[in-house]
Amino acid sequence: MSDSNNNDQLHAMRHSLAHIMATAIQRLWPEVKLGIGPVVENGFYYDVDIEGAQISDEDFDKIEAEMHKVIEANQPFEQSNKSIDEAISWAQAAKQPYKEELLNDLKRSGTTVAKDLDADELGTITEGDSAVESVGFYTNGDFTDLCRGPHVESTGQVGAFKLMRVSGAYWRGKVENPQMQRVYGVAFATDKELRQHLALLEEAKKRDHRKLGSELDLFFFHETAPGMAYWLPKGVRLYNELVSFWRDEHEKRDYQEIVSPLINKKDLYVTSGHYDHYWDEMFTTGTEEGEEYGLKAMNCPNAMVVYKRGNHSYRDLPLRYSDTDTLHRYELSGTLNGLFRARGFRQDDAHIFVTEDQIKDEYAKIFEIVEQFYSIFGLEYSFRLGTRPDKFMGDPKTWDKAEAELKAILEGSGQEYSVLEGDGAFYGPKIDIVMKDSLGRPWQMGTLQLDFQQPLNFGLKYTDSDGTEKTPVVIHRVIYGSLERFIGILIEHLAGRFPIWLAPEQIRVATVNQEEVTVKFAEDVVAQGRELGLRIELDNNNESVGKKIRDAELMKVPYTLVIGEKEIETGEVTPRVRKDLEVEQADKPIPVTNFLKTVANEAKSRVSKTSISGHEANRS
RNA sequence: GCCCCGAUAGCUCAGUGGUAGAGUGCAUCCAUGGUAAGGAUGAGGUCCUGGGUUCAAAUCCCAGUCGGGGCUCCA
Repeated sequence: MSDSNNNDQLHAMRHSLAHIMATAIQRLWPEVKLGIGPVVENGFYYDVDIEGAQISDEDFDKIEAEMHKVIEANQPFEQSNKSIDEAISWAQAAKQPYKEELLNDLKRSGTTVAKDLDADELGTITEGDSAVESVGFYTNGDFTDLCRGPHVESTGQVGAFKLMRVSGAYWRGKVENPQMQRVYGVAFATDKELRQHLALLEEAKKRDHRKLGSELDLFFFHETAPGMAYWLPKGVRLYNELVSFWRDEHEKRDYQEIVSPLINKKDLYVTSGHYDHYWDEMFTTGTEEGEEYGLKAMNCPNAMVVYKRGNHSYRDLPLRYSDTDTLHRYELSGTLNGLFRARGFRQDDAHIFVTEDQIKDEYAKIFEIVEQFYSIFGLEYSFRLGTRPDKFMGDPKTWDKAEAELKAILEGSGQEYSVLEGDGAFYGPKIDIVMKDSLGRPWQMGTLQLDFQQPLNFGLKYTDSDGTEKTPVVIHRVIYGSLERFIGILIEHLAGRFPIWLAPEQIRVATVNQEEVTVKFAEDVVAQGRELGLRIELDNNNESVGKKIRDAELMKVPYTLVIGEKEIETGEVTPRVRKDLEVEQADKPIPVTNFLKTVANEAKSRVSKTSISGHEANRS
């Protein structure tokens, strides 16, 4: 059997399970009103609305038991057709208003896909001719559902499944609609595959950056500031190392770093256009003198102000201002997710002022930086083009031009990319860099945005070679994206095992005993290491060597040096090396100074000699 | 914000309508130990906050706060 046949079969199993779950839920709550029940990655869900009752995960056993009864009964799935008007009557008789709404959409426009339909028309009743002749139904036992299929032949052929969670979901994704309950299940052809999937989820949990961040003493969250990380000394070392790598590489490429105010008057955001599009998502504050201020949520308006300070010649362009100021955004409380979605974070931002002719070359240069940055971490990423959103600023023609430019650049780059319509910024289209976390969920990381609007809003100019004044174009770009989110992704991909140059603690020196001569030798090793710029710590606790080794392993320290009589005698150490590291000096005696110098050079070169494992949870 | 779930020692968690538990960490002492946990003793808790029910609430109910999973997937 080919893969596609396997996939078709699995898809049918999952879809059939959605029906079986609906059957079970209807038996348990006969008054249930059903929404939709599609197949999703790894499983299925069904949206249900039960008046006066909420399904909770405590109900899963009950629902699963009922599902098993349906499966054991091995009811055949029987396909049938009704005319559209018959179908609507069926939905009315069965008291299934959501199905009725779907049927009305089918009748009017031949589809139920909400995003393909005019928002105002959704579910409205249509008189007269129908866009479809008839609609399909599937019946198993006493349960009948509007359905395109396909299904497995009978309810006995659905493989292994498990209900996972229940969540709220608005009918057709619209906040003004009733909220339904979405019951999710995962399903696989065999028990073994299901167990493997569940095991992968368990593995992914161990890599959760929030868990590792706490275990490795990198950062924590506290109720005093929801969504804003407290960075601990070890986390700050990692953070600063990433920033200093970024700074070094950008200074080489003629970027100039600026720092600008964190609180700005409302007027700044009125001028930039953010007031209309973003003010609600900003933290704001007022003064006794009645002025309104917004806490910096993006860097671009300030960069525009910096540009405007002086006159600029075409000879000055491209002009590249970078900054890493802290930003705050009022993200909805329910959307916060550790470092992945925070309310306070820093970006490795830059605003590049260019002439229209320079856009293409500048993008090529940025792509080089992206390639360099992401390859050094060994991370996988993909590009995504975001086009004009519903709420946008400026002339659609300018937008079309900008979108065409970006498409041409992406195609010229030879990189694969996807398109997300309507996902651009309000001032221009963008290219996002997308990465996945340990559970395979995609996150926007870097973003390269083209902006024709804000330079106009701020009245930015440069003098061209012919003496005329022209408006520059601005490229907004971040490579890491948010430092916070990037660190989160990095932690999950590395499972906390950072390469030497990033490791918050590079070397741990563990003493065998607390005798004066031992301690003195160990302290001397630490002092030498620090002299070389290494992050090296002493463990002189009154514990066994085994315990100290274990502690160092748990903290994922790359090198551990045990100091006792032998080392003092020979002046040589035998480094214990973290298992994932591919280095030569493992388990061989080496003079202390040589070892420290080798590690210092390695750290300085910023090479990642560590094996990075991919997204485990994605493999299925 | 909305739906489901959770909150007990610094951390991970168990537990019961009637005076609070383990492991780990921390402190002290003993042991001076050679590559993933040596031993003993001790300190440490408004059982998230505020209401309600009750003779009695950390436990049951309500609200809030914070945290987790979702809220894109369309017969």
